Amino acid sequence: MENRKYRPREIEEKWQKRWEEQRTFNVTEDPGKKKYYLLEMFPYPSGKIHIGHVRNYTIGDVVARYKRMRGYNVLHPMGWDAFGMPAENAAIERGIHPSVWTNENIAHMRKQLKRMGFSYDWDREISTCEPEYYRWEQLFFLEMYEKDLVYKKRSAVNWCPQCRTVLANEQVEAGLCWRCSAVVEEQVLDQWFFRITNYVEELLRDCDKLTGWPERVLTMQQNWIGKSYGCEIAFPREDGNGAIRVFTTRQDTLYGATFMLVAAEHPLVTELAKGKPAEKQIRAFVENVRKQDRAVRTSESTEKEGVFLGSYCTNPVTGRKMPIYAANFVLADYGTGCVMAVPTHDQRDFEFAKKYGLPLVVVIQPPNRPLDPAAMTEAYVEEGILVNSGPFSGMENLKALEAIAAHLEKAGYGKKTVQYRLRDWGISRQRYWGAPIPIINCGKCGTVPVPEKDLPVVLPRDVAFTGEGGSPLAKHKAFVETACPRCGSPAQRETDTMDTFVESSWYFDRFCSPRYSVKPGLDRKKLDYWLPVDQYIGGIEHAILHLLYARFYTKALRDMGLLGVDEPFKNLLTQGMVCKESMRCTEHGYLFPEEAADGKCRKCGLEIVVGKTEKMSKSLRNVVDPDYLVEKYGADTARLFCLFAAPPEKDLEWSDQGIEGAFRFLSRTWRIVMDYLDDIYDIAPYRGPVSGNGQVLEGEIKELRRKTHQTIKRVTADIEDRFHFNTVISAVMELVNALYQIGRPAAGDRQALSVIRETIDAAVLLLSPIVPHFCEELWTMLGHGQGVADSAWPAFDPAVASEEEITIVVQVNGKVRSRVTVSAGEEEARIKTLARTDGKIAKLITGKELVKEIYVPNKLVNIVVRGNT
RNA sequence: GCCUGGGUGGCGGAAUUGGUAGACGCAAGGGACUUAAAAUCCCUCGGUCCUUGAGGCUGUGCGGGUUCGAUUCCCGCCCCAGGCACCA
Repeated sequence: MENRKYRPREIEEKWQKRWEEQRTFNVTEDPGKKKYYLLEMFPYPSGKIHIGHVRNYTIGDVVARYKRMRGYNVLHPMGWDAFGMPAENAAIERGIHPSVWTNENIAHMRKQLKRMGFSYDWDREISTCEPEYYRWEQLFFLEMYEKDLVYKKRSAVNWCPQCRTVLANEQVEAGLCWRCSAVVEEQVLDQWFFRITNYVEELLRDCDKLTGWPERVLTMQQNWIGKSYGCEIAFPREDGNGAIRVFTTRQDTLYGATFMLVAAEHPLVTELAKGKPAEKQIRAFVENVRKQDRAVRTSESTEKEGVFLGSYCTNPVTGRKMPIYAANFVLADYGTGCVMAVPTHDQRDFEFAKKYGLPLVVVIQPPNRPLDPAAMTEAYVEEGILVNSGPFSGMENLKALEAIAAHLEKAGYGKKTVQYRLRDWGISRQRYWGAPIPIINCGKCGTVPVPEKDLPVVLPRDVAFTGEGGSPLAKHKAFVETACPRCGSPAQRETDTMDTFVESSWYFDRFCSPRYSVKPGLDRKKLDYWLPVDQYIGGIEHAILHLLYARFYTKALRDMGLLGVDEPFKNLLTQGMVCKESMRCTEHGYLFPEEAADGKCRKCGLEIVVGKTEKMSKSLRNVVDPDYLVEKYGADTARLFCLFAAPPEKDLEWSDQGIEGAFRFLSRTWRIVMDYLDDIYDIAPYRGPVSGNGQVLEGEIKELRRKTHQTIKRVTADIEDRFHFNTVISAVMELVNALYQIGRPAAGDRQALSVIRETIDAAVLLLSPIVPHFCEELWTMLGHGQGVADSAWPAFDPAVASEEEITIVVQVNGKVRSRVTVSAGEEEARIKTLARTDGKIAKLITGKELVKEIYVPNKLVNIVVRGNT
């Protein structure tokens, strides 16, 4: 009996070794089998995996193993999103080379993932920081350059004047540099952009094809793209130098436009300010606004500020002379960067007009009370009837939208247009640890692409990391100095590297042919077999950027003929964040949970400031390393617990309360199997007649069999329809509890034992995607020759699963007052009679007027009565 | 601020299409076993009131509404989380 104890460590090592040796999860294309490509978002190798990863990858592994048991040829790969800022920060702070740091992290995390028993095809492992990977990305870049899908334009970055370096948004804390606390400035640089806007209509339209995506993600993407219909209207400048063009969706309010607003950083501002007495003041204002955060600038609560530019333009329909102002709340990169201000019907314009004493003209009247501009305390933004609007007065404002647009077009003052909120994707990073952009800048020839034969442009290793003075690459002479491929004269290499979102926009393609080393790095035949990804699983945090970029990139690669799908991810499961409060010591900054004890910092003993609860991330250090769970309880318990805690899409505030319960359940299951093992080893699962007169099972054995089939049904549906593994686990827990509750049959009662055998086999199979090592071991002990991973998913018999008796709830005036038990299939009339004559119900309804009776089949009867109680 | 979600016992959660609120588990309390402890097994467990019952009332963030019936649908508010284009 001693060798029959549940020893997770031993079992897990044994099965992990066996899966690896037998290459259980390595796959190749097999045209004879249905394929299933299951992908979890690959991790950034930050150092250690945390509970968020465990949750994500366990969810994926359960689905992968489940689909395998269902007979699919499952591709389930894993790799590393290996470029990124933290590696460079480590180099700056600790003098470790980013590649060393990254590869050490990968080695450690790979070991951790292997210890979790995930069913990956490790032969396909890729790491995006290797030239074998990014060389293809550089090739795609050249192709995109060729097709004008990539271009250069001036664009602003965060600049720390003290460190003389570019900062990521994350490195700016309340407007200050995170390293030196200097006030962060804005600097304009020439940067590379992908023309994602070329695909904007397709990206929007294809949302309809993504029926396997959560509605909320599609809504977020659509809102992000932000298509709006409106008009572009020209307001002639008083100085005769052409016109100011604005985009508006509210052309119905055009007759109420009394002044013009221009984004502070708009080139027009400098142009108009030139030579004016207020030029200095205007410059100062612009400088000030540049420093304001974009979110702050556009927030409703921010004080509206502006400065008069000393010039005027004309409202094309009213002829009114409109003063031109630069304003803080107008954005340069949306629409035309200029806005016609209608203070009576736009709240921001209203506040601005009040502050600077600008005129108000009401053009929309509400139905009930006429508006008096002098008495207005806020803008009227609802619908109404047009007034003061020339030929359009008297029209409903929504109807006037179309009429005014048509009028403007006819009169030549403007045209109907469509605007998008989506901007082109800036991919330039002034950093070392990323894929080099394969471009050479020549003094004579300008921008010259690196010839294909010279790819990859490999990141040089020997660079110095100081965190100061901009990109380390720019200071690397041997890298920068080169010859122009076109004219041969001395030229400089581009030193910007690509945004790491570029790597994650095609890694799922590379997984299909991870070692393919000839152009274009993607083996079309293999891609055609595996793509699209059937199920993609990852955090909701990626709902917009990563997923939108990957969709765009897929379409771009498709148009290069490299792959044959329009959309990369057929089905998407967005898991909720695993959150935890962050902890901060005034001396040592953010602390890892293990660096804190009793609210004090372990290093210095200072009181800890507990921050808000946020998603686990390395930068906040609010991460929980799963090692201690695996160490103490084993990977199976850790997997079980992560899934049992909540359904996948829900956010989870981490607590390991309950981990004991998960372990207890496995031990309990193990024990009951051991208890029956000798008695059922030679007995086949029950296969007797299913129902009707042939039904020979009685009492609790019959009930157990019903419960078994009900459990298979429920578990299958919960996995198949909604990935709710928490309810899967409770269902199996109930089945195991049922097994404990029945009286132990005699050793010779082969019929009863065969039912128990069926129950135990089913429980093991149902749990096997969740706790695979545990189930493999039990499956072997139960005498099955084939591994559980290669076994078929169990089927249920609906006849066995169906209940013979059902409980009908009886309500009086909507309140539950009694219950009656009837046999399944009992007639409605009989059930209603039973309900009315039920003792408790009869007491409540006698002497009262029966208003109506509602019957919901198999569920309830609601008797509605009127009268005194 | 804007966009997107969420809020149910002491805790994690269940209730899948408007139809029994609280499955399953944790914690807690009680009991059995034991010399003892651990482990295990069994029972109780939203709140409240009384007449302690097959009892009444109440209860799914807050306030309203629709309905025979609302955790579920609608309106308003509060709080929490994700994203906001250089964290990934």
